[in-house]
Amino acid sequence: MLKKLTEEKLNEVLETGIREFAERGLQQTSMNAVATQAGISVGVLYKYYENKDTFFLACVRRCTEELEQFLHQLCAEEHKPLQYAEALIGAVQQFSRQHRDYIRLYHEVTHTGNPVHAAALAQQIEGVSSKLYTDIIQRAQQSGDVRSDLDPGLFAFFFDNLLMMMQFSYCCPYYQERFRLYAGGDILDNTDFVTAQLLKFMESAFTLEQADIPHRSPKGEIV
Amino acid sequence: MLKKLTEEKLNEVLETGIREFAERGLQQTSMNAVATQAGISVGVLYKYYENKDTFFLACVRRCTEELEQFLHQLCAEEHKPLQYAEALIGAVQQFSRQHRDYIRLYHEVTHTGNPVHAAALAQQIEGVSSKLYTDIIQRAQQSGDVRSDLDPGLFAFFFDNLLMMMQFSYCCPYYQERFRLYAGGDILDNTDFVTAQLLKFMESAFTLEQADIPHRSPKGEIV
DNA sequence: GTTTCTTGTGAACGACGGTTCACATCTTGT
DNA sequence: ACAAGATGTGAACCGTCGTTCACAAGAAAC
Repeated sequence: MLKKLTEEKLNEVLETGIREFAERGLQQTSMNAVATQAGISVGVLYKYYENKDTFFLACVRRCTEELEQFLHQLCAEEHKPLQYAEALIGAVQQFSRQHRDYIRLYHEVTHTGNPVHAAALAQQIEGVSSKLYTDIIQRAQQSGDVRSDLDPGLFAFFFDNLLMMMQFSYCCPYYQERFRLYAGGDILDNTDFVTAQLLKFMESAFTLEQADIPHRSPKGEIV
Repeated sequence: MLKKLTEEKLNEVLETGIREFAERGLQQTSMNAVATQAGISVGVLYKYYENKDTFFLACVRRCTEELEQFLHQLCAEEHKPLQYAEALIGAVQQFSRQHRDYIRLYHEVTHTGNPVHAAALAQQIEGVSSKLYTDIIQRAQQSGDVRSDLDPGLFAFFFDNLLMMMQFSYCCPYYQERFRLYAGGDILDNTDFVTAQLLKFMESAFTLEQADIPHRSPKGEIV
């Protein structure tokens, strides 16, 4: 009955932590409960993690690693910006379905009252995607595929804002309810429709140079 | 020294609650601390509010009332959709500066782990704005001021998503840091820039019927 | 097989905080 | 002015964890 914790068991502990933190939040989650649910004792949990905060951060780290891997996989192939956008929207929907708890945990991290430092976490989590998006947009602007009268960083910011809210809307109870208020009761099952609409909403922001004054783009078409 | 609580005092209690809940979150906030800071005893706090949850909900209610008033004031005048958008962005910025804690409390409400029911709160808070935005967009679509190939509800949803994220970026530490990663500077020092960029981002979504095929709007201009 | 070291166990400690209640203080009616 | 009712006070109760530690159980060395 008494065995050294296998790597597998340690994974189970992390997954349990993620599930509990995602469900109840940092404060509400009990270390004793995590240990029991993972089938170990509290004591050994504290042998592996200094305290609750450290354990929480380890859970977050695990989630961001998975997320980054997912993102890099997706961005390996070169695309036109609108294809990127479409791929990203689809990927976000898929990730939301597969890893609901990761998204919930992510939302938990944004929480103001958390003792853990917001700044460091923001860098850890958003650092990769912010650079990635900004670069893609910058390159697309230089090649003329994207309107160039918007700051690439802010453009990427708005873009990611829409993706973030979509994730939350699929995974967090409050945002799900809010989503329903705007779009009707069965919207959560209607992923294709949402994708199409969001893509339309975005594509205009990508390609329009100025809304009220028609003019010629660097390539010569009327836009 | 012992007086019946005046209306003024009760207001102070609510404001203290809002401040504490916004700063620390529902769980982290101590009723004893609220009472002390507001200059009353815990006992009497429990005479006015059944328990912590009830008090929390009262604080939230106070915030939504103020928000709704602000919103109605703004929407009293008829505008073209883009003017609405501009007015709303400005209003959101102003509100964020004046009532940082309200926004933080709002963010706290979206928290998954809260015992209070998400669905009811979402309806209370988002009900007004969702209907308002959707109606405005629907009317603008009928009058030809807004592209009609997007579902009004979803359009309003995306629109509000951008506004929400802007509020959070102004008021919540994590989102402030995230903004810095994207934009390279503090959001509070760049309000005009953010407004201009967000407006550009939105205005194209408003007026463009199809991104890749230039055509004539009902009014005759090339868009 | 015995000793020693490593690792896991879980009862218990201590701090914290939601909630209560016996009491103090003020107000009102007479 | 006094009694009865209403209202405010805050120390204390009690349950809930985060965390520790004396001990137990396996592994390794000899």
